[in-house]
Formats: sequence, structure tokens, C-alpha cells
Amino acid sequence: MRTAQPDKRTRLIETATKLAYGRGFRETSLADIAEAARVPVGNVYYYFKTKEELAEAVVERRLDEFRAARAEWDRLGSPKERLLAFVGSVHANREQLARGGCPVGGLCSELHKEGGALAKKSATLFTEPIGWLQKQFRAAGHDKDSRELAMHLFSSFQGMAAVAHGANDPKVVVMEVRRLKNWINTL
Amino acid sequence: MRTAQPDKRTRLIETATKLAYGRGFRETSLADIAEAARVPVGNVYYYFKTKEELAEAVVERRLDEFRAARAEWDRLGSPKERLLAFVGSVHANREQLARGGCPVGGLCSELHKEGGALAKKSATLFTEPIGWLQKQFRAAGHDKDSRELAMHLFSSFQGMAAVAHGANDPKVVVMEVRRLKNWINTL
DNA sequence: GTCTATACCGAGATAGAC
DNA sequence: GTCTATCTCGGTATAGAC
Repeated sequence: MRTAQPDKRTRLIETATKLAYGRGFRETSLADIAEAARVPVGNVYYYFKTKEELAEAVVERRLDEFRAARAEWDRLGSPKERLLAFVGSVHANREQLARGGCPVGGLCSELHKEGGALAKKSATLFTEPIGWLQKQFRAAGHDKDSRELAMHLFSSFQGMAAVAHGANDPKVVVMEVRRLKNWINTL
Repeated sequence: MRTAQPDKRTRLIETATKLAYGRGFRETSLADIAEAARVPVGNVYYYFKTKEELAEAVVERRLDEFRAARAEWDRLGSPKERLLAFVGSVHANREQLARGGCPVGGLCSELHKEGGALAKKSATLFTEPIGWLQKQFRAAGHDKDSRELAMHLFSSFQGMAAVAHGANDPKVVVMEVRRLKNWINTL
């Protein structure tokens, strides 16, 4: 059934993603999610057997968001431009990062502690972007140290998000982004 | 000390700190803490009016841990040595960082989302170390950009901890620490 | 397929005996 | 001061009408 609104399953995932970003997934109750998505509570279980299954869908959704951005970046002419676009998007989202931290970082850290299948799945929130970054560095001619470079870039990103959030100050993102852009340009 | 048996209060805080590090504070029940600390559940409320008050004590304890380390570093002869000692301790704890993330980073991020007084208090987990780092950079002759340098160092630390934890790989710490040591030495 | 009502459990917190 | 027993509430999850 297709209405003007996205279907209920999609609405639940989107709402859960949004609410979990602000409060953490565990702290967000199914009742809250269902209400905000305008779906009766009991009905959630028609779409997801357990809350954990909903968590997996949230991870999947974050991955999709990254993939959509990646698809845009991949259209750019050179690996260096693609790396700069990645860094630029971090800068563009600095206010959000300061308010709620990194959307994938927080989720990854939280679900990692749950253990089990969820821990493994959530790790792809990091490994997939890092893999893409590594590919760009390799394409830019850095064969031997592509992994180190990718890790450094992603680690810097996670760090600035954590500090911007914890100290409630988006300025650290501005400073670090400037540093990273210089660094990329001189590679 | 407000009790006839200070050991229990301390035991509760230490146990809560340890358990919260592994699973997150919110996910750790008072029952679990009390049992592990060998204190009857109901008795917890003699030492802490609410769970939130216990959280504050945990933050205080993490701050004390940092202050103890800082006291050692402050004995070193030069600011540069002190900065290198800070970075060295990160390297020494890399296995732990990969297993459970940064003890202050995770706590800060989690409590920040709770809002209220706890959010403010937890921010000092970041601001106090950053302040100390800034002081070292200033003492090393970097008057104008001491804040930027301190933020960069702390942000790098948070980033490597997040990635080491999320991707389950302590190697990123080794790589980043090497980079930071070179950076400090050429300042 | 969709929704209401509810079971069930574990959490934080309290009362009060000793 | 210390501990046991218990209350209450909110959470996940289920049963079953429609």
C-alpha cells in the first residue's frame, strides 16, 4: 500500500533513527518511536520482531545515507576533490555535530557495547567509510600508506565530533577541517 | 566522609565506574552494581539519593583519575615532556581503548545526552584535560594558538579511541600516537 | 494487515524492622 | 547505620479482535 507518506515501516525506521540520534537508541522507547511515527505501539512488532531488529534497520539506514553521499562524491573528477568533499560535508554539518555528536559514531559506540550480531553490524558504520577513503588515497597515488591516511582522516573526523559535542563547541570542527584541507592539498 | 563505613561508598563508586565503562552507565542497573560491590541493593540509597547522584560521583572519580595522572606529569621538567607523557599514556592504554573506548569520552557523550546538571558536569571531563594541555602549549611558547593546539591534541585522542573501539583495532592508536609525537617534537 | 488491551518483567526507589 | 521486603512505573513483547 503506497500513500502520500512513506510506508509505516520506513516511517518507523526514520523516526527511530532521528530519536536515537538525540537520546541514544537504548534510551528511546518503542512507545516514543511509535507515537512520533504515528503508528500504534503494538503494531511495531508486525514490522520488527524485536527492538534489536529495529536497531539493525537503523544501522542500515545510516549506511544508506553514507552511500548516497558517496555516490555524489564519486562523480567528482579526482580523488583529491572527493576527499575534500568529504571533509567539506563535515564542516557543513558542524552545528549538528556539536549538538548531537557524530550520527554514526554515537550509534556505533552504543551498539558495540550490546555485543552479539549488532556489534558486528555496527562496525561497518566505520569500516565502510574508511574503506572508501582508503580507495581515494590509493587512487591519489598513495599505495603503501593508504590505510594509515584513511584512518587518520576518519579518526580526526570522529575526534572533532566527540569534542564539539562534549565541550559544546563547533569551533573545533572549523579548526580541524582547515587543518585537514591543508593536509589533503599538500599530499 | 558521611558514613560509618566509607569503604562501601567507595566500593560502589568504583564498581559503578568499572561496570559503566563496559556497558554504559544507563544500561548498568543499581542491582548489578550493588551485587558486584557486595552491598545490598536497598542500601545503595543510603549513600546516594538517586542514581543520578551516583553518576556524578562516577564523573568525579574519572576527574580524580586524570588529576592523579596530571600530578605525575607535572613533575616532569618541560612542557614538551609533559605533553609526550600524556600521549605516551594513551599509547600504553591502547588495548583497553580498543576494547571499551575512551573512559571519559564514552561517559561524557552518554551523560551529555541526559541533559541537566549532569550534562554540565560531564563537560568538565573534556574541558579540564584540554585546559591542562593548553597550559603546556603556552608554557612551550605557543601563546596565540595554544587553544587550537590543545584542541587538536585532545581531539586526536578522542578520535583514535573512537575508531580503535568501533573498528576493534588498537593499531590506529599506534599510528596516530607516532604522528602526534613527531608533531610535538617539531613544535 | 491493523490495532487494542494487556501480560510480564526489571528498573529505580521507599518503608520500616533491627 | 544496615538490610529485607516491597511498591510503582515504564519498558518490551504478546494475544487476539477486527
